[in-house]
Amino acid sequence: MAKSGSAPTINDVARVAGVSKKTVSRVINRSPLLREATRAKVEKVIAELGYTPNPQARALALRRNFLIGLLHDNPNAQTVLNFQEGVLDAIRDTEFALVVRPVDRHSPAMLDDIRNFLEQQRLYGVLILPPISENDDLAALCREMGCGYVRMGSAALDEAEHLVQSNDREMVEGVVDYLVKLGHRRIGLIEGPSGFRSAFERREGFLAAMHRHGLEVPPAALAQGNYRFDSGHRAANELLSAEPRVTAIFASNDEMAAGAYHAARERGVEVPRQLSIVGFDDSPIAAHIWPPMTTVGWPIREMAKAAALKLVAPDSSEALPSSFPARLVTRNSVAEPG
Amino acid sequence: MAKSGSAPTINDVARVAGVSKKTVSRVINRSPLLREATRAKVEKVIAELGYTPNPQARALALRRNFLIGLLHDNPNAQTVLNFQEGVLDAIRDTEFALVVRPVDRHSPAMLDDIRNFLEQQRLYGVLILPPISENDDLAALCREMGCGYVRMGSAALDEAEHLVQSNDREMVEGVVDYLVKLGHRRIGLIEGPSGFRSAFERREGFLAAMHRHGLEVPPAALAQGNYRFDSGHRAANELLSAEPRVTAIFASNDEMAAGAYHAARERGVEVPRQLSIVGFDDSPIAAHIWPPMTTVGWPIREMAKAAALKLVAPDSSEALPSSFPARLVTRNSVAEPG
DNA sequence: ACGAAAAAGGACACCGGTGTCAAAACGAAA
DNA sequence: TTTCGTTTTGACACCGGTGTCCTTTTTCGT
Repeated sequence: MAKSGSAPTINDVARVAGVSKKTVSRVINRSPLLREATRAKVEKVIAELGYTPNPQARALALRRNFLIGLLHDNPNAQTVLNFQEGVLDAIRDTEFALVVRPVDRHSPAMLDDIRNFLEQQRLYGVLILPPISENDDLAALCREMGCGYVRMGSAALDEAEHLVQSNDREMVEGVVDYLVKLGHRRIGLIEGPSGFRSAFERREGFLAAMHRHGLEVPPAALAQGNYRFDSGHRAANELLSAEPRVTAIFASNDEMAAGAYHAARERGVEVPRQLSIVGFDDSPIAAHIWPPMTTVGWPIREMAKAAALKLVAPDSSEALPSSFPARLVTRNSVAEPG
Repeated sequence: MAKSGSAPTINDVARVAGVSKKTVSRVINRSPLLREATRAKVEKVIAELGYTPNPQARALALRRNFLIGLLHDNPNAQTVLNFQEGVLDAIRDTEFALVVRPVDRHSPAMLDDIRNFLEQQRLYGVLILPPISENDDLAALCREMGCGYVRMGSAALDEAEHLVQSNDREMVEGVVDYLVKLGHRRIGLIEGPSGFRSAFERREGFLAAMHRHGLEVPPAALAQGNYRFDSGHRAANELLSAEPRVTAIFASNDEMAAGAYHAARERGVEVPRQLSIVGFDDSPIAAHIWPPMTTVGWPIREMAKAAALKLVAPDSSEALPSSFPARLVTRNSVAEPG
């Protein structure tokens, strides 16, 4: 019997079953070199005692643990949470657990902070969410410390082994095609912050598509934002001040698109009758704002699952895609121009 | 020197410093029975080698680890994420890490699922977010398994040791006072789902305040929701169909309040001129919807920090409050009636 | 300078698993 | 039945820390 008061150990199981602890270890690890009768006997005892292996002892002996880290600095809470759920989809019913670590992109000590974290916790590997996933120094740090990692991104940031990506650029082109087909010719872009790969991709997709349609993009049709609500508000004000006025605005994320809604409302410009607005991310606000916003959604949960599998079971995950398609979520913020 | 290729261990430090590993252990643990010279010598070697103690080995020897779990099933992503940040505020620069575990409140296997999780991971303790924090069976499970826990709640769900609470009820009374002072007499309530303590508290606060002001609450002024956007939309439609029409609606959370906005808009009822709306939670949508919503915010991040400290450092946290005040966030969705 | 008490440091077992390698059990062939 | 080659199983060291308890060193009074 186990000493009462604490959980049974492998020794307890071995003693009760009348075998060595190594044999119990073999049962736990599904070793094939075990007689069926022995396995059954040990499993019975395990069930009776309610034995669960101690993960810390296992981690020590195996010299690796079963903790996956999530490094993020994402302005969009829903995205982060969906990602967490996706990771859990992958690791539920395994011995892995998910450790989160929000970081501060603006802190100069960020990298040191993460280095300490990795050194202290000795994680199995980390998943890195955009925008911080675009930081190559961070990836280098993981490599240097021998910590597995997978980056989420909107472009080919790294080798396939370390990357799960969405095809933002193509999707933005699709949005422009859609707007042009409806008759829009003067389309404004609210860009994301410079230095962000996702912002760059979205901008390039936009410009490429406009060019393909033979449409001008005057400087006044480009406004800078930083992915936050207020910046979208400000940027939209700039866009709407220029004449001739744009008939549609594509914002590089939903928060900024929501800011654009406010700017339009303040100016008495009606959405979508006088101004079409398209966002990016399909965050909750897109569905809750009035009128419900047409936006681009990407399958974050599936991507998260793929990323987690890539980290913990690289073999089986080769079958999974590394690049995921975004899709247009059509709601009511787009109409034919005025 | 450490064998190259893997991190230095306590043995490496001991050998280089010319002391026993126990002495190194004492240095790490800030034992007071060390000569200053010895401590300095060892610390120098630790720094040179870049030694960090292996957390798994430590956990094994100490028979407890440094992982805090976060159990949540919260419809509001921003709340969950703020909570995570608050916990990180408390444990950053400690050896603790935060393990997240979203659960499915509607799954019949939820408790078994959590039991497995706790058994497998042997966490130091868990933090439980509402609404699942209201589940007494879950708290009982933690007790039974000898797992520390702290519940977040809007009422006295548990002993002070296991609880960090906000005073929703009083705050709702404050909202009603505010609306009444502005001249509102017919105020509708969109309730949260029955069975939720937070919903109950908010409802009771509402009824108490209305009663105190001598105001009627006819059945038609009470509508049932489930904390989700759609239910708020539906409930507001019910409220707005009854005559004489309510001049203000208090929704038990922001999502439902946003749903009420949509219902009002569809009916051509202008917010706030013809209808005042107040939400609860101060989630991002409240700031982003038009017109910006007056709502009740609670200091989730501070509460999270307090909860984490209560778990990992119960002594020092006695000084921290266990009950936190919510506050009214005044924006533009409230006006005088008519 | 000496002895006793107090302080500092070390030896060794232990936490609960896994890897290695040798011993035991088994089964088929002689 | 014995022998030999496979399977199965076990003994023991080890992963990298900490607790216990004993030895050595230091400090201090006389």
